[in-house]
Amino acid sequence: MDKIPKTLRGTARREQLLRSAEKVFGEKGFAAASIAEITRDADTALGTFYIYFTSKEQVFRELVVEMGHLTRSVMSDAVTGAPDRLDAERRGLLAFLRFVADRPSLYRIVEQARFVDPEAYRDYFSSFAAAYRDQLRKAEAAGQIRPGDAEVRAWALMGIAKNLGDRFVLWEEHGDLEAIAEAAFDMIRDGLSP
Amino acid sequence: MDKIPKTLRGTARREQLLRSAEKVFGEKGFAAASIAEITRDADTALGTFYIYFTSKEQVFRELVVEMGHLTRSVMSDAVTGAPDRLDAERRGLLAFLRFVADRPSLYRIVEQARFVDPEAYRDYFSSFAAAYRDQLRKAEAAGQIRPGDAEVRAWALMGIAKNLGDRFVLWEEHGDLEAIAEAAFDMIRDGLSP
DNA sequence: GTCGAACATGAATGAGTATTCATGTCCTAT
DNA sequence: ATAGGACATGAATACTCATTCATGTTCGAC
Repeated sequence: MDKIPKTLRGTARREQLLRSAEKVFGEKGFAAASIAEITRDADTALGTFYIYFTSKEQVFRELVVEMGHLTRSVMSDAVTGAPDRLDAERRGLLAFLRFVADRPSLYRIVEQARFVDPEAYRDYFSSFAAAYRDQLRKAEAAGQIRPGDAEVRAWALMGIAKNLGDRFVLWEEHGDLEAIAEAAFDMIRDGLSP
Repeated sequence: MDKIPKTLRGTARREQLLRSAEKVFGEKGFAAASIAEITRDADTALGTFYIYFTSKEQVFRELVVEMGHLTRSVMSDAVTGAPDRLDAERRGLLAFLRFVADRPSLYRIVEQARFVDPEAYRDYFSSFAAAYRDQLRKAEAAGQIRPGDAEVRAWALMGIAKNLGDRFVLWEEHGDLEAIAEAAFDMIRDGLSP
């Protein structure tokens, strides 16, 4: 994250470029996106990009990191105040689906990081998963959930949220997210067993 | 899927190129992979590629389609003979993790299709999900699982498998896949509720 | 009102590589 | 043994960008 601007004007330009990069990367994908299109969208000259960023990869990484902060913040807010872990799961799942609906570009950028910047991708999910796992362990100790492998469960639960986000938010006119979250939560809470 | 060879020699070359493409796309990703590298790996000349394929995109799509057939076949084999749906879930999950361990390249290719060839990506998962959903409905009718939204459940369960595959197979020296599948299955069967 | 640091510009540079094509070689049918 | 379709070759073509840079412009401090 170099090239920090030193004036208000600079700060605004940089932010403008970041938002355009989010938009273009989200729409076209990293490879098909061009710096020229990003600067065009930001109403600025090609060369200006390199005043604020060192490379195409760097803006991308910065967006992934930004997404990490944002996701953690959104999820943390959503879950705060839940009476117990099960309710936190319900709230968290719905909040995630709504977040994907709100910022589909940022969500698609994270998924591209798998190939564009594998380290950033791993960091994003690993740090999220570590916190998730700890929450599950605490809930288990408090008797709020059945004992079980918290690491595996954390990744399984993240997988549910990701895949529902793909299918019911990115691929479809947003249906009833509450109903979808509720249906998934029903399985998370009680399982498939009759 | 054009350019079908008319001789044994041609068929072998095409297959050879397909395997090299799988390898190179899997290792480097679609964008970073070059036709030159694919033909080099296949011990053949650059131009030979275009005898068997019309474009870089086309081989890629063909690999995604191949992966679709393979996955369905592997999962179908794994689940055949299961006494009930819950057992089918257990077997299917383990089989999927082992499949990812066996063919990590093909698995990574499918994930790239999300951006390289979105239609192929959707087809892959949608056709899989449709079959999955039908199985769940049948099991529900037979009283083998609790009633619930089969479409949402199918996508949630696929999400679990995908994400565990990422974390415990692609990102890590393969640990005990049986233990991981069992831990996840425990939650799928009985949920988190104490 | 002027000086300098910060910022802006877009044409030019340079590297990479998908695709084509003119020229062979192989192999089988006759 | 030879014609002709199938296959093989890799240099040449034709783009597409990422990145640089020489030349302005802005704006606040003094």
